[in-house]
Amino acid sequence: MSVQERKERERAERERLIVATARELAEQQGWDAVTTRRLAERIEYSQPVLYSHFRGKREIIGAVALEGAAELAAAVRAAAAGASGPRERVTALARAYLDFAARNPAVYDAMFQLDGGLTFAKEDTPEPLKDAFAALLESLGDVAGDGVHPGVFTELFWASLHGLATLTRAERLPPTYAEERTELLVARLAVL
Amino acid sequence: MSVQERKERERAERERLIVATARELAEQQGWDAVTTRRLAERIEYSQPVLYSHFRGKREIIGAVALEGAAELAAAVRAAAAGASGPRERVTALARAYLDFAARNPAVYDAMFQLDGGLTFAKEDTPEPLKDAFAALLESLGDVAGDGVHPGVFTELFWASLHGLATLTRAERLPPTYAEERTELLVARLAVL
DNA sequence: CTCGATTGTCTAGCGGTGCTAGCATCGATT
DNA sequence: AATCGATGCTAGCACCGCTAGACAATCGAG
Repeated sequence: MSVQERKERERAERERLIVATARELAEQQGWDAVTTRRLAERIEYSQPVLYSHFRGKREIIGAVALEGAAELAAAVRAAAAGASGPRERVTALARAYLDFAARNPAVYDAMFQLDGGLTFAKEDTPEPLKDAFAALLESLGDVAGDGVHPGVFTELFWASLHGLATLTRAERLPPTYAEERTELLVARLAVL
Repeated sequence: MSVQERKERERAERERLIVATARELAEQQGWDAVTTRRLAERIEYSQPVLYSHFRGKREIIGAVALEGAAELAAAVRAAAAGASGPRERVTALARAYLDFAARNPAVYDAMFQLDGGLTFAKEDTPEPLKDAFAALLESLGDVAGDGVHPGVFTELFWASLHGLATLTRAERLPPTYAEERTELLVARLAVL
């Protein structure tokens, strides 16, 4: 059955190629430029091949989103691990989150702005998404304060970061004082 | 010149009809369903008529966004005016903001998620947008705390509200504990 | 009142989108 | 070596935003 195994490997490899190419194209020229025709051309296959891997464009976006969620979780954990006290840890976490959003705008869009057909905060939520939230919870749960549910606190902190990330990138917030806003967020929300 | 005046009135009236119909259609079936063909059919004119009023679909979205900004400003001011102390005022403001976003999802999207070709936080920012931010600033400036720039504080508070609004509506945050998150936000961010 | 000009609206169509039916070719199996 | 199923292709559907050009209605001048 070695032939079949090789085929499966090649198929999996091509699937990774599709996702990587979609991501690359989105980061270079925005998601609007990611059409099935262009994507097919870049991977040097015809359009229908995409549909033998994914149900449609939505699912491709969803795949990029899952990839991003894993990276975001790793970035957040790495930042938190390299900090000394609670305050430094939360600050590092916030910066890492906002930095990820700024450096990977297309991936961040795939996760939170576009419809990738993913379900959140449910039982059937994909593992990487749950894990990304868990990464935030690990560091933020400790600074929720007395009598405050750690999960609820993390949700609020996350929402604030998300608001800053999206409004900044959409040029709804001026880049000036971006650092002040981050520090103020940490100082006020977290109980240190 | 009464004839010309009548024509101008009719033209302005039709422009309002276009914006109102786009908004209605978007709230009913989402912005994806707002195509130039469907919109034209609903106002009982042909597609090109739309282009004699707006440069394109973007501008129609922008018009809905401006309408929404004016309403949001009014809603925020009304809520703030009806509250007694500082704490009640900020709580009422937050609730009014989130309530507006929840009740007018399509309009909120037009303002902050979609590209309506509007510029923010610049000199040539349309008046309704500046005024909506001003409405927030009026109530939030007082609770920024010592040594904190009221504008920067308002930007942060706004971003947090925006994050809660978008993540909740996109079902990224569970509806449970929505009220707790709001109260926690007010209690922590505002200096009362 | 008639007639040309202007204004306004429509029909038809362009190039693009996501997606799919059906055919042809290639390659593993017998 | 012949067969036959898997695989990727060409071609095309219905829809999108947008626009050129034909046509009709209205206006102003003689």
